This record gives sequence, structure tokens and C-alpha cells, in this order.
Amino acid sequence: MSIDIECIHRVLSSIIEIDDKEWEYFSGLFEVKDFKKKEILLHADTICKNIFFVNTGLLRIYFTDNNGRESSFHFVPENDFATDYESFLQHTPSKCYIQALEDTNVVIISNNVVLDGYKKLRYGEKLGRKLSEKYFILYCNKIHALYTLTPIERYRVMNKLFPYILQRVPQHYIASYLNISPVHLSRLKNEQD
Amino acid sequence: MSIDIECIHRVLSSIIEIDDKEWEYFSGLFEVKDFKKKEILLHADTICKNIFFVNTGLLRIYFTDNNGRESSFHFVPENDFATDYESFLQHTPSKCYIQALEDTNVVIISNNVVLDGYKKLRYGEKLGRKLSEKYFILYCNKIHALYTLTPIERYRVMNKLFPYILQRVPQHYIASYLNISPVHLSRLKNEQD
DNA sequence: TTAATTTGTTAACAAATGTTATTGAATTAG
DNA sequence: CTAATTCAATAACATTTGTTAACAAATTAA
Repeated sequence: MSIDIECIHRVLSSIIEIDDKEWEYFSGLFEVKDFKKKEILLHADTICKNIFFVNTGLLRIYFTDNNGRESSFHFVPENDFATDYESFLQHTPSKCYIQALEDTNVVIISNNVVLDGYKKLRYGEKLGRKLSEKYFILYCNKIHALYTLTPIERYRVMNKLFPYILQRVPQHYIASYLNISPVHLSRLKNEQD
Repeated sequence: MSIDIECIHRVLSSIIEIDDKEWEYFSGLFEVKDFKKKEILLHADTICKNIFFVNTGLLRIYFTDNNGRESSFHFVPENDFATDYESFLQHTPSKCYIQALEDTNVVIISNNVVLDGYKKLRYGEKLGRKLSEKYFILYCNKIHALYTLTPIERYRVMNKLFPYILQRVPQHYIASYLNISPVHLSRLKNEQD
């Protein structure tokens, strides 16, 4: 099997049972692509037609507000998926951007391929459900944190859940993820001691 | 058909096709129940085993933080569903409470009944998917608003999307929904003119 | 009806957070 | 390697938001 799709094979196999025949067919529909650091994989206001699986590198999903200011919504490292699932499901214009923070190699699964997978894979529907539940729970936790935790508490939670992210991402992106200004994050980190 | 389940029949029929035979069986598994104003339908730290459909009245879903302070997450009026879907799906302790803000009459659909519906209704799985997508999109919009809008902008959006809510809910609950203090909301409303 | 409770507003003050600008270090591009 | 750019820290100041308390209006309970 091409090394490009070994990782995603391992990840999907951990969720549902896929036999070799199924995999040979399904993975043949994937596209593998490289993006340079800072390249945009998905533009806001366009319809998101892909799910990206990160082989190597790091992606950032972010919004912009009326003043053009960015809010980092999520960071996606190796072996994880990135998409705007709302736009993907509804075929509505995306509210967010997906950008490479490092040179990044991704497996691209298009909308058509996903729909085909639902039909052709024995457990395709289950896979779709499991992945969508995973995202749903991510969102639940995000909202809960925004409502009930202070910025510094959110920082500590992030530190605990995604320690590797803090080492790889410029701090002002972390600040926008926490929904505070970069200056304020710098202050909070000092006060912490 | 009992008047108790006319509303939910209408709502579900607008999502999927259900014939009379199916409905007779499925609706026979529902429970209908009255809750007094201020009563709790779901306690935090318990496992959410039900989906509630509001016939008459109004529900509030809210979190509490470490200091016991409440954050209203969502208001659920007539003809809409309330649940902690994260807890319901995963069988994990709920992070939130569901409370009646008025005397409220609900149809209760238990976890078992939902699972049964997935099997026995021709379009049961599709119904589950559609409802879960609806919640997912609600969450997307919520997060987007928290990141990109100011409190007064969130207030205006809420006013536009759920005008009836503002008439029926004490203002300090609205404030906690917007994630600001009641005093601050009162100020913002004055400044608005 | 009357008393108790809840609610919304306002004022005064405190705390949290944002903004701008400056600096030097780190990183990147050529 | 050098110049340009990005980045993090800091200070000074402005703005937003929270807190407490007081009061009056509205609602609820007895």
C-alpha cells in the first residue's frame, strides 16, 4: 500500500471494520496533495466539498469577523481530519478558512467519495455517524469551555488536551483560539506563576 | 389521535415520511408528562436518557460553573426538542440541566424508544441524522457568534432569530445566554438608542 | 389583599481585557 | 550571510465588563 494512505487506513480501521477489497476500491478514490505553509485549503464563502486528513503537517481552521480579525477555531495535527462540516453537509458557503501552518501533506476525500463510501462500505454509514459524533462532542466541549471557564483556565485545558500544539503554533494564534488578545495572553502567562 | 401527540406527529412528518401503521406503533411508546414551572427535567451529572418534545410551555438548558453560576445555553419553546445529546449518545454524565421556565407539557422519547425507532421506522435512521444535523448546525452558529460578535450584536441576532423568547424569559437568563452579566445587558440595551 | 420574592435599572467602583507603540529576539526570504 | 519580516514581551492607557448595593416595579405566594 502506498505510504500516503497507510495512516488514514489505520485511523479508519480503528473506527470500523474494512476488508482489503473494500479498502482497495475506496482508497483508490482518494487524492493526495501537498500544501505549502500559509496556503489556504478552504476559503470562507466557498462551499466546502472535501474532508482533509492530515498525513504530516498542521492545519488551522479559523473565522474572520467584520473587522477582518481572525479567530482560530481549531488546530488539526497529523492523523486527524479537517473540514467545515456545516458547509460540507448543507452545501452552504463556509464561514471559515482552513490554512496550512506548516508544509502539509493531506489525503483529500471529496463529497462524492464520501457518499460513495456510505453505499459501498459495509459500515460506511456507521463511519459517517461516528465521525460526525466526534465533531459534535468537540463542539459541545468548546461551547462549555467558552461559557464556564476563564481565559487562563481555557489555556490550561488546552495545554493539557493538546500540549503538542503549543509547541508548534505561534502564540497569537493560541490567543485567538482562547478568544483573547495576544497581549492579554502574554500577561496571563506571566501572572500564572 | 390524542391531542398530546398531534404536534410531534406534525413535526416528525415534516422531516420524514411516516405512515399510520408506523405512527400507531411508534407513538404508543411515548410518555406524556407535565412539569411545573421551575421543575428540573434533567440534572447535571446524571445520564440523559430522554429526548423531550415541548407541546406547551418553555424549557431552558443551562450549565453551571465552579462558582455555581448559571449559563443559559438554549431555550426550547413549543414544537421543539430538548436533550443533552452528548450525554444521550455517549451515556456519560450530563454537563447541563434542563429546567421548565413555565408549566410545560412534554412528550418523552426514551433512549430505548429512539433505538427502536431506528429499526422499526422505514426512515428512522434518516430522522436521527436530520435531527442530529440540526443540533450540529445550531452549535456551529453558537460558536461562530461567540467568537465573532460583540455582546450587543449577539443580542440583536437573538432578537431576530428568537423574538418570542425575549418576551417570555427573565432578562437575567438572556444575559447569561449572551455570556454577560445582567447589569451589563441592561446598560447595553440603553446605549443602543 | 398583603407580604415576600423576583426582577430590572441605575450608580459607583473594581477588575478584566483590549489597544497602541516600542523593543529585541527569532524566524524567514533572498 | 544579510535584510526583511514575524513574533513575544512589556508599558501606558482606554474601554469593556463585572460587582455590589440601593431602589422601585412586577410577580408570586400565603
